[in-house]
Amino acid sequence: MDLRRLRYFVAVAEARSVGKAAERLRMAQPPLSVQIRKLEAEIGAPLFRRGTRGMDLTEAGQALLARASEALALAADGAEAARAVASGRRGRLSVGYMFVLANAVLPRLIPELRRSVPGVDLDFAELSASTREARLLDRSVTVALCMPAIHHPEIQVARIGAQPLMLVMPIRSPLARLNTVPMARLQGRPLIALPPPDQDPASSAVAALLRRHQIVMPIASRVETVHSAMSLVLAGEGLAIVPACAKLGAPRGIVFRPLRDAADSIDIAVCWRRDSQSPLIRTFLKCAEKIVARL
Amino acid sequence: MDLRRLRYFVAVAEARSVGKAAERLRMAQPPLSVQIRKLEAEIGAPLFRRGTRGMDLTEAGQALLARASEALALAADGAEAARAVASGRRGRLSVGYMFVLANAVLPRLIPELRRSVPGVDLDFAELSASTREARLLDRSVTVALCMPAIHHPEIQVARIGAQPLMLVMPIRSPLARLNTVPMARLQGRPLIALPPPDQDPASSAVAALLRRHQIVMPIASRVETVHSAMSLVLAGEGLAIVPACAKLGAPRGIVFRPLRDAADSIDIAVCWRRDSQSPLIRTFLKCAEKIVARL
DNA sequence: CCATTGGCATACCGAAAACGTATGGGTTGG
DNA sequence: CCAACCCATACGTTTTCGGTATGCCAATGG
Repeated sequence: MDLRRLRYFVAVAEARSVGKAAERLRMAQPPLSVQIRKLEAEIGAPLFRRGTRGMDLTEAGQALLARASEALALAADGAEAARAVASGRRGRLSVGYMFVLANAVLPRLIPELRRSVPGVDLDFAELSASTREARLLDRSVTVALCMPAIHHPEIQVARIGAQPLMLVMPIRSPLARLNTVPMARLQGRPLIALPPPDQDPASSAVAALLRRHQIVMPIASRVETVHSAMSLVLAGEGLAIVPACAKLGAPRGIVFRPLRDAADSIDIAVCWRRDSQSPLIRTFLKCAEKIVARL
Repeated sequence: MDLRRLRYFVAVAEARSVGKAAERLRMAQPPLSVQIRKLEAEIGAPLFRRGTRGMDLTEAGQALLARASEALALAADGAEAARAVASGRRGRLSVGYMFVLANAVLPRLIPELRRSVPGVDLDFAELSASTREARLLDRSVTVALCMPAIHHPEIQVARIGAQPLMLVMPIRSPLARLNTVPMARLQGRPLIALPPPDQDPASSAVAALLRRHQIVMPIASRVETVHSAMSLVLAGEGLAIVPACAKLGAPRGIVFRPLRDAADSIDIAVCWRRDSQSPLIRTFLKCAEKIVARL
């Protein structure tokens, strides 16, 4: 069963004539006649009644016509859908994000995205620091909005911004009276730590900052998210050093202070599998850059 | 866009491997690989991600897969539907009948038909004597249960029975006291006439009967149906000569009497266009023969 | 580190299918 | 009775398809 034959069949059925249909199909009449007869042989029944003034569908032909034109439309639609997905006009984009960025970025990013790619199914998923690589690698998210960036040979990273590190403490803390906190004042105080990227404690921006200033802060707890860290800080478990944008989601009773002599920051990055060639990734990147630039 | 290519595409997508799919399709791997690449060229986008352990659909490929398998199913279903219609397992049969036969035949014929061809859409339409040929010729009915038969070069006729002619009169008529009525008693009485077949007044069985016995009955009225005739008879407008089976639909106050020395009858026939090759016609014929034989 | 294996891609050739041109046959209408 | 119209058939040419042989690449294992 060949789709061309069905196309020919539909043309002849609509034109009610082999000659007219051949003209419309830009081909000669005899081969079209042959194809129709071959189709009839394949089906095993006459599809047309041959009259002296053209041809007319039999009942069997009518039964075929309905499904044949549907099948043709479906095949054409399938090709068009594949092209649309390949070009980024349609499809699905699964966006992963880390919760630190949710409050600062998502409320403006999501509407912007929907406006940019109206035909695309968008899908958002929070990523935990410990599973974000895996989610990208197994394609359960197509693109991830990360902070800090991921380092992995299969993953492509585009840095789109950065946030300065700030000290986070309860409002009752004596340090809260300072406008900026000197690094030396952190010496020996308990720290609520976040998971370092790359499973390597030394790779964290906070660790680097402390190391450079030769400050030692004992780790009171390790938590998964900046928000958990802030909760523990509020509970008096210690201090935390987090990106400035976390302020938007901070609970009452928490204050943010810049660290004197510390211009350190954490990158905001868009990350995706190197072999994901979806054009939606570029679109996402542009939107994210635009929104993050305004922070 | 070729249906074979889509079939190949679906096979490869399901097997997630060109080699495995080729095996299942009973062909060599290289030509299949070529066909897949041709399909990708036709679409203008990669449909598979080639890995070292086989192939995997891209998003564009997934978009195509859904519609491609639907299109394949539809094409197969179309062929099957056409075969089913051609063989009489499915389809539509539009049955025309003349009202004289409705009461005697339809109540038993319709259930019998539905049992014989359960997949077929049946459709019944009353035919008037004056338009029955036209309804067959323009195919608005496929087959007609007629009385009397139609004569037309394009129409095939199968005689399946006959009904004797009987005299119809009001119960109060003096003739009603006779068990059989001699032909001579009809001389000069007004007749409620029915339309002759073939638009020719001489072609009617009643006309032939009267002519043979040299009886003249003035025509009081011409009506379309036997039932109209019986109504007029009841109203005292005249007598009518009708087939015996009309008795089943006769109004109260009407009596039927055989005519002495007159074995004349009217044929019951199944009629259809010579060029209608639907096998349902044969089935219908068998059912109708069986039911009419029991009259 | 090299050999082997598994999988897809490419090249080439023979076979099958489709298309075009030429032509025949049947019916309609003047 | 001839011309016009339409579908069917025949035949040669061209395109396309499938099979075999082979190459390339990556992963695996000794």
